[in-house]
Amino acid sequence: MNERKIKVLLVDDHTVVRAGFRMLLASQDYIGDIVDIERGELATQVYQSFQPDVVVMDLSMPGIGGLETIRRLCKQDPNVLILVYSIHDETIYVERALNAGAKGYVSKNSAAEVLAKAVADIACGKRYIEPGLLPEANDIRITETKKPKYSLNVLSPREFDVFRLLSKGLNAHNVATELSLSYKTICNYHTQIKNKLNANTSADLANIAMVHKII
Amino acid sequence: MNERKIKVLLVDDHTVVRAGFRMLLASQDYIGDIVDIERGELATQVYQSFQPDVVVMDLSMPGIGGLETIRRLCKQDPNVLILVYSIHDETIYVERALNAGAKGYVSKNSAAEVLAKAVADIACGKRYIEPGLLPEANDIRITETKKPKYSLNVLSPREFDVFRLLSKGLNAHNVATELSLSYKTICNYHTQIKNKLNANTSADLANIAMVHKII
DNA sequence: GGCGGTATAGGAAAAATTCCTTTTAGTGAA
DNA sequence: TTCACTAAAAGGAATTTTTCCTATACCGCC
Repeated sequence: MNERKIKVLLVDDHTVVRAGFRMLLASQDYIGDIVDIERGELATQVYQSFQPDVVVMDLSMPGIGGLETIRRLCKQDPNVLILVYSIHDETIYVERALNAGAKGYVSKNSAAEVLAKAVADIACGKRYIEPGLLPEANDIRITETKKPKYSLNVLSPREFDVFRLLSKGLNAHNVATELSLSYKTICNYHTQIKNKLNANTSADLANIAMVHKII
Repeated sequence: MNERKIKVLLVDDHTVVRAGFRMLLASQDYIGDIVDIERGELATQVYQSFQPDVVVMDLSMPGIGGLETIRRLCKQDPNVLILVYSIHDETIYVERALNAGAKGYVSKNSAAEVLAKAVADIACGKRYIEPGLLPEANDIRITETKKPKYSLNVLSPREFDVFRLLSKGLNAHNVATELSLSYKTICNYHTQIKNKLNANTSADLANIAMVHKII
């Protein structure tokens, strides 16, 4: 009867988080063996030998990190079921994780039942994305296509120029001067760029630029 | 015999982390009752009624956040013993936390024994700062190598809280909600922070935060 | 030769920010 | 112990920025 219980592989560098997940999962009767490791580098190997039903993993880890770990596992087994857990509940991370091949995403402050349910859902092939973390429109698009939607490619060349300067900390006036354009034009670009990148503030843009190593 | 066991109050918004800490601590025979809460706002009240020997708490929490929680607890009981643990193991946080009144600091990836030992040390009046995170050591290293262009020390504790959230990409409204303050207050802090840090835009703030490894 | 995307920008309305002021508390020093 | 000073919090009014909608021009293209 252990056969039908869900085998879970936990990947997280934080001792406390591993212990916590173990505790929360172990209390569910449909959860079977749990193995935990602290580095993404070990994931493919352990996945091979342990053959878990679900992989629960953190995104922010030292070394190759969560996203790269997801990619490697997907390459090894395209049907791998990965549930991402992260302290970063920003949209940008959800999308990146899903684009990399994860099947679900729960945030840090999810209740115990939510976490357990997410694992169960993922295990039986469903997706589980923490409600409120992803605009529905994006959700559908991601589910249907595998093309990365969250990318700076959505920006036109000119938009990218403006994006770069705004991220660097220039305000609309400075950018206008710099590019010899009207202030209004920059304002409009600014709005459009934020929309395209799902950003709310200029600080978001700077953070996105950083993630993409633009600055 | 329960009398001499250490009573612990856990403050963390992550369900998983609370469970993890509970598990790790419960396995030590010198640990007695554990109460956990998920918001700093509740800390003073629960501290009053539960009267723990040690408070173990996260720094990055929604609402008033860790630093403000420390301040409030210290105000309530100047002898409160607080152990801070955080995923942010940067110097700036250690300093802020200790200045606010914490007695110890461990990072989240500490081994189980380290966490337990830290709690024990704090409980008997000692300090416990994760080796390598000591302010002095880092100060020297920073001075010797390249030091950040702007010092965040010009920010008051509260300004720092606001700075962190703004840098993360929250807008004034979100920050206000997060810290339970008026929108106007945040706007005013925002302006003042930009002045103090010589920043023109929110993107600048994000970049400064980046240099200081706050985000 | 019309169609879609890109680049550019104006106007009006809405939102965010600034600047100034006030209140309350805490702290340190004379 | 009073005084000065700073931090924290926030309102009001003026100002600036941003948004949203609209419009024109150009370019490539099937």
